[in-house]
Amino acid sequence: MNSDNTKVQMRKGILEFCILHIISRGEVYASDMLVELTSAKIMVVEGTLYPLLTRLRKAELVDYRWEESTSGPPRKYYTLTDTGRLFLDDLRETWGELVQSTNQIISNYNNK
Amino acid sequence: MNSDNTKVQMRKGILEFCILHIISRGEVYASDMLVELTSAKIMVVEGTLYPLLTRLRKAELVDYRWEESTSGPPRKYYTLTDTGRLFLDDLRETWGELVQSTNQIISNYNNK
DNA sequence: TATAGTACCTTGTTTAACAAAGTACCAAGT
DNA sequence: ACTTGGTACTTTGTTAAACAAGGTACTATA
Repeated sequence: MNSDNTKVQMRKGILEFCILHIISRGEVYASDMLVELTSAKIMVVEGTLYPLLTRLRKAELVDYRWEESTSGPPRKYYTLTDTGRLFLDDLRETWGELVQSTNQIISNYNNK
Repeated sequence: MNSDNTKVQMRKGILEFCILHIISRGEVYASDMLVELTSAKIMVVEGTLYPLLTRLRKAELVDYRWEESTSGPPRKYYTLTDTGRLFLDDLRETWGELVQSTNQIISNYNNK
């Protein structure tokens, strides 16, 4: 058991939250997301991101349109659906609660 | 895809962190942990907790001793090993970084 | 000798991350 | 024309973890 693996575990779900958030700010394609996640030090690889986007699409939380690129293959530009927007609001709340809950646990040093 | 499932996902890994933290404060047995996690609104069930404790034991991050109880079967009282303590320090850092990274993502509204 | 409460354990299912491969498009150099 | 490098999206197989739903076993009380 190494802490890298645990770090991976911690990120689960949060990744979904972050991606929905990035999409909520305007049309982006996968590489845009990778850049932003990487700059926030949330490591993510293609093999994780693409299947996640496909899941979000199937759940109708996001939608996309193809757009030609002058510098390579066409790109999928993602947007949030109305359902996705509601879902994101819910996740924001969940995230806040989770941070609070965790902080409550890790700040209890002497209450036992 | 419902947000309950995502909440479950978000908790992964963090749960391990919280449990190590609870154990770090002094000997506890599983039910103690359940009480504290529940009061912090981090839902966890036996089917999750026991296998997790077994994993932590196998990784030699925690140790336990049996203690008789006057009100039922004997209990396993857990303590942190030295390795566990180092690991927990590492996780504390990881958690701090993750919160920071996530906040960076969700506070970026207009930088695109 | 039931019954209730407590404590711990196990099995099977489901889900997601990831590594490592692949396909396909474009532009620039030879 | 053809190779090379960069970009973008996809897929397959493996692994790990959470959970539901069951189980075992101990104690005390009636």
